[in-house]
Amino acid sequence: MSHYCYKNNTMAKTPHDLLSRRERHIMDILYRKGRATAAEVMADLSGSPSYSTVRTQLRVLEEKGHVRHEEEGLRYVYVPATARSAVRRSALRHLVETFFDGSTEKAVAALLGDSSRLSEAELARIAALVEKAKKEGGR
Amino acid sequence: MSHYCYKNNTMAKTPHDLLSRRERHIMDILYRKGRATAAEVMADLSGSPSYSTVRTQLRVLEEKGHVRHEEEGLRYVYVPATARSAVRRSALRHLVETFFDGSTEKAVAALLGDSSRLSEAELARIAALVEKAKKEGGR
DNA sequence: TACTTACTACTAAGTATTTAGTAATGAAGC
DNA sequence: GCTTCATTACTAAATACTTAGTAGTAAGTA
Repeated sequence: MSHYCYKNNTMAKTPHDLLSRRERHIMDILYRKGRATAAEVMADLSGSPSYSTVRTQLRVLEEKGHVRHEEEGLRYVYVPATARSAVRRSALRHLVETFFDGSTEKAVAALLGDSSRLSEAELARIAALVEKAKKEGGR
Repeated sequence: MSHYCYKNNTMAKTPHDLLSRRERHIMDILYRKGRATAAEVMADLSGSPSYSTVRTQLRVLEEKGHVRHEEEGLRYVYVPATARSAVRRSALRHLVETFFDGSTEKAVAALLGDSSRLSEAELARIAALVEKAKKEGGR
């Protein structure tokens, strides 16, 4: 099993790997929404934490450098400190390594497999992307 | 932003969501390897934890029901309690919601985008899958 | 049998996370 | 100016996570 190419103890450390459970949930919410106030984050968290709990956590995340805030009128709007595109890339990579034996093909297959999620138009655009990738010459 | 379809506080709870940081790392290792001894898990963990630390954590994970062990000769081999395919599905789903605005198409595009990772043969097989999905009639 | 090796279980303490209370601030309306 | 509302910051305690020591067991070997 496992033909992924990392050696022991050298798994790339993404910010996500360093987060505690709650912190991860909060970051996920911020990445989904793009930006959010403490109240919005609170609304999306499970377990009905108190407002002050959420605020504390956002402050801690800011101290650790994972989040920054912008003042908007009277209140703070929180934004992830790391670009979504970067985190997304490493998350995808991690998923492929962990659950698809490092095979991008298997991951694509899994996404296509649930084809009820894809419209004809989407499938057509995907087909075009595959063609493009072929022309650019794969590996 | 965010056209994902979950309501507040109803995000599907996958086992993965309930795990602490270390526990998650350990589960990832087990999903990558399929099965592993304490020593193997230890070798793959960052931060050089002691053997006894890793054993304790595997025992805790077992108590919580995330892992089970098989006795193989004298020692234990640990295996995830939840089928890889199930965890994989929800992980993929979560990733699409969090980083691709709920769009499977965008996720596929990101995977194809890094086409240096895909061989011609793989691209050909993916093209065939797209055709198949089209025939089965998308959404 | 006594010694070594390779494991396991139990236990306790250190550290980090998570929680939420209380107080402070500033704007808006009366 | 005083009260209310919506915010924020600070603080302390409870809980959970993480660590690793010590001791026990069984197999193999001299």
